[in-house]
Amino acid sequence: MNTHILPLSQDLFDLDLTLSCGQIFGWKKTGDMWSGVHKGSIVSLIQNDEGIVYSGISESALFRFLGLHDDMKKIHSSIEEHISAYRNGPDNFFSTQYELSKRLRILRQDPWECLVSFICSANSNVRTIGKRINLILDRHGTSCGKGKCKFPDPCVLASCSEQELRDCLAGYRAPYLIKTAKYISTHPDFLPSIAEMSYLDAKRALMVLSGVGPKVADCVLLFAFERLEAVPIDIRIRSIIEHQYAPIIKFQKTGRYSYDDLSLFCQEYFGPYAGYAQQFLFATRDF
DNA sequence: CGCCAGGAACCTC
DNA sequence: GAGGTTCATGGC
Repeated sequence: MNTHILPLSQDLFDLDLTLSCGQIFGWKKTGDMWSGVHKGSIVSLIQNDEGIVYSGISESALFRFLGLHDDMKKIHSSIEEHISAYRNGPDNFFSTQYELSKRLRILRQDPWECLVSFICSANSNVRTIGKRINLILDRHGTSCGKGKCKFPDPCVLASCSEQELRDCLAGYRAPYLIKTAKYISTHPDFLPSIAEMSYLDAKRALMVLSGVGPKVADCVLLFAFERLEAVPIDIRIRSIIEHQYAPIIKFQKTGRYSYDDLSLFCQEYFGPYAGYAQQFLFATRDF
């Protein structure tokens, strides 16, 4: 396999962090090499001092997949400006977290695989989700050779039995997966049409799917549809907001903050790249 | 053992 | 609509 190199400073990008921070689950690291399947071909990635050594993918496709076209200087200054305008002062907490995770990028994943991944994410941790997705991949994907599989198409999952998916550790999420797979396989235009919608319309549309609530919809919009304004609120982000930002939240709450309260707060507080800000906060932990 | 995890469906009121 | 309950499972 031909290998190429994409020159890139390690100061600007962290492949390990990007692939292990809970955005994507089907990639594996052996030694210093990451491998996965992208658009049906086996891709290998190694980051070293020179940049990214890659094979199985074109430079332009790699650029897009890794989000390397994102202007991080612009994104960071936009986030800082919105923070500063909202609170009329610096946010030392965010700045500290940002320094730890600023070299991650938001991936541009396959929407179907991303959708399945986050339906599987409900009420479990990143490591368990990875196991689950890799079982689905290995048992129901189509072989690409070298022991690697392409993620199963919607029609393949649609024809799985509930027990087969439970055997992949899907648990009570198994029927959600089958219902959604049936819908997507019989409505092939559904996911492509999401890309054409406004953020709110797209979120509403995704939430029609079984197993997809506001959190899963936001993850899919952020990680697969490059809606960088989407802010998934998981238990960790909720905790951060309630501890760090509750005193400055400008709108009134009744009782506990709702999902939309917190997601909307982040969009106001961090601005149009709030999804990136959210991921910088989320990624500063051990996975 | 008990508690938690990138939640959503379902039921009550 | 808001609030509680249930749903599996691995990891610690």
